[in-house]
Amino acid sequence: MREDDESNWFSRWEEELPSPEELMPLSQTLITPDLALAFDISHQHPPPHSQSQPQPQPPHTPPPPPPPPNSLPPATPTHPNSSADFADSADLGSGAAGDEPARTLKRPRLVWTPQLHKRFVDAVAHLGIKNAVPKTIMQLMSVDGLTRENVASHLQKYRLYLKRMQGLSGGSAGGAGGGAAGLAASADPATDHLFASSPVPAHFLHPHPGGRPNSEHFLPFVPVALQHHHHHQQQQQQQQIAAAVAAHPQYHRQVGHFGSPPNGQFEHPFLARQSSQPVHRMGAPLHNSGYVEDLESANATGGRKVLTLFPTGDD
DNA sequence: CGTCAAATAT
DNA sequence: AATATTTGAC
Repeated sequence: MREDDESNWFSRWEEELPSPEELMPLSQTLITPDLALAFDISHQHPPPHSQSQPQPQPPHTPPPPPPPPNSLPPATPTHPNSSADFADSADLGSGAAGDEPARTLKRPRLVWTPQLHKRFVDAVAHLGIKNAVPKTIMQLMSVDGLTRENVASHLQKYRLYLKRMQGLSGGSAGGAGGGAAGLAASADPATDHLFASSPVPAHFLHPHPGGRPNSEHFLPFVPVALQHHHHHQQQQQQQQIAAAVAAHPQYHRQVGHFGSPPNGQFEHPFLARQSSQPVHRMGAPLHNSGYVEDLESANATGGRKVLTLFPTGDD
C-alpha cells in the first residue's frame, strides 16, 4: 500500500471528453522528426558498432506494392479532411520503401502508449460504440503501423476495462458534462493503467437513454497516415534504434518523467516495436501540440528492443 | 468483419 | 507471476 500517488493525476480527467480541438487534430505521429532523422540515416551507413553479429545487409529498398495504396474509403462517418499537405505514402503494412522481406516476418509487439490509446479512445468516441469497430477505428486513427488486429485486440481489452469500471463506479460520476472520469477505484493497477491514461467518454459507460446512442458532435479529423520506420531483420532494426539512440546523449536512461505535469505522469514503456516493420518515411515535421517522442531501447532478454515515445504535454 | 478465447512474450 | 499483446477460431 504505497502506490496511491497515481490518484493525483486521475482527477484531471474528471472533466470529460477533450475539447474539439483535441479531437480534431486526430493525427498522431509515432515518430518525431528527430527520431526520423536518426533512423533515416541508417539508410546509408550503419553504425560503426561492430557487433559480433552477422553483417547487416544493406537495406535495399525493393518496395513491394502495398495492398492499400491509398484508397481510403469512406469507411468512417466523418468526412475526410482536406489537410493533406504532404501525402505520405502509405506505408506500413506491407511495405514500403526500405524493407523488403515483408513476408515471413513477424511484426513487433505493439505497445499501446497513452498517447496512442488516447487516439484510440478519441476515435471510438467519435465513432460511437456503434461504429467503434476495429476497422473503423483503425482507419480513423490513421496510425501507420496500426492494424485491424491490433485495434481489435485493444478494443476488446478496452471494453473489458469499461465494463469493469461500470461495475465499480456506480454512477456517481454524475458530473456534468460527463464525469466519466470518476475513476477512483483501481480495479487492477496494471490493467487499468493504460486505460486510465486516457479519459473515458461518458458515453462509453452508458448507452444513451434517449434514442441517440451517442454521436459525438465533433468535427472530422484528418486521416493522415502516420509513419513508423521500418527496416528489416532484427539486428538491422536494432542498429537503427541504436543509431537513433546514439544521437541522443541519454540512451541508457530510465524511463522517467519528461517534465510535464507537476505530478509526474506515468513512467512506463510506451510505444515499442520489435524488429521488422516496414515503414520509413517522414514526410513533414508533424509537430504535435505537445508530444515529444523519445526512444529508448530496453532490456534484452534475448533480442528484443523497445522503442518508446514520451509524452510531454499530455492533455 | 467482428468478437471471444487461448497462447505467447515480456 | 502478472500483464500485455498476439494469434487462431467462430
